[in-house]
Amino acid sequence: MLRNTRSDVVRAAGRMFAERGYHGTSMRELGRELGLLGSSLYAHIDSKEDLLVEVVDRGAALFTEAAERALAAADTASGRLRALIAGHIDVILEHRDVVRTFLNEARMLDDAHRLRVVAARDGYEAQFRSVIAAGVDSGEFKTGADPKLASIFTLSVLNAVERWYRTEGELDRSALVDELYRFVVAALIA
Amino acid sequence: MLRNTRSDVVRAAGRMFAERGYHGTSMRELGRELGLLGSSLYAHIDSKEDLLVEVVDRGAALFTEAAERALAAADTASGRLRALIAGHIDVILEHRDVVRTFLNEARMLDDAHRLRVVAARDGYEAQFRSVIAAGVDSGEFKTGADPKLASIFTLSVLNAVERWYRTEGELDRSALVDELYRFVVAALIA
DNA sequence: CCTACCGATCGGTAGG
DNA sequence: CCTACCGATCGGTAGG
Repeated sequence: MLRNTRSDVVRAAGRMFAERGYHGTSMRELGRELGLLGSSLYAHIDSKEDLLVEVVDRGAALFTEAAERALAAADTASGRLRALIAGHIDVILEHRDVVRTFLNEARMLDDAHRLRVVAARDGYEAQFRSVIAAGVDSGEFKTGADPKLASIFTLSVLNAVERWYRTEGELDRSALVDELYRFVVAALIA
Repeated sequence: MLRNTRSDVVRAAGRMFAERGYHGTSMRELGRELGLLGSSLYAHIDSKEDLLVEVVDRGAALFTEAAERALAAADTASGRLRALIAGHIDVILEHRDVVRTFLNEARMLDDAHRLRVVAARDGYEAQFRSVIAAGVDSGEFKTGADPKLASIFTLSVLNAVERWYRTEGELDRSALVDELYRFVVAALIA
């Protein structure tokens, strides 16, 4: 039985916040998950909200970094859109608890922290929007497509994957990305 | 200052559960919203969870009934799909608090109640699926489209409207429905 | 719907 | 990371 690190605590918090929600998780339950008392958690952190801030910030960072890598790896608009989609799905499937907490519990943050997260999310969405706008300008996507709405709809479909996709199912990750890309791009090309 | 009815209590609960989450709402806060003490709520209900059950069940019923009306009002696959989409958006925009609680807080229900809600949601999704499948069979939609995945993607875009759409914005309801329909149907026809 | 209250649990602290 | 604890708040009840 080794000692828990601060990062163990954050990871377990992400798991529990994802499953039961922030307000549905008590410090004593979180401690039990790690084999210690609720009060012992305060050797690692200052407050419960610190844990939420840390998990949610990590979610924002994961998506932001994935977008950077995606945009560096492709140069056509459709190639970049596909890379953005693949990167988004990678983040969801590899950091599911963090993502669930990011998507569903960020609204429980106090104003200052929540606004910071909203800004990060807006910046991420803007990456999708400008890739779509570039594709419209270059003629790769159809004229008259609304990049703002298209990026909202695209992220709607992508984020929902957290809610329904099962790794154990018959649809594997690359097939999922294919289907998502085809669904999204159809509206941009049709 | 008239007396509150049970339905006032349920409505206020829907509002607060939507905003702060089920576990983030205390009975005392709910009472304050209605101008009475937390303990006085128990003259109307038996438990806090009763309120969640009632709000979530109402959400399920609203969607189910909207689907029935939609399917009765159109007969082609694309007409029915459009009516399903319009009906779904009507439910979201006219019962936003109920819908938010239905979508985000149903998982806080105990097993028995949650499974009932999941069954209702699956039945609702099946309506979308069979309309899409009918359109594929009739040749209205393209051969090879996967009705199951298409219905999941469609409901993903529709449900997300709760998260981003603002009634005060420049996009009015019928334009929203138009855009949603075009986005979804593009993948089925392209 | 209020008064008066219940035991349980909450997030968190002091000191080791 | 535990012991021992804090005041505050939780969902809920009895009786009116």
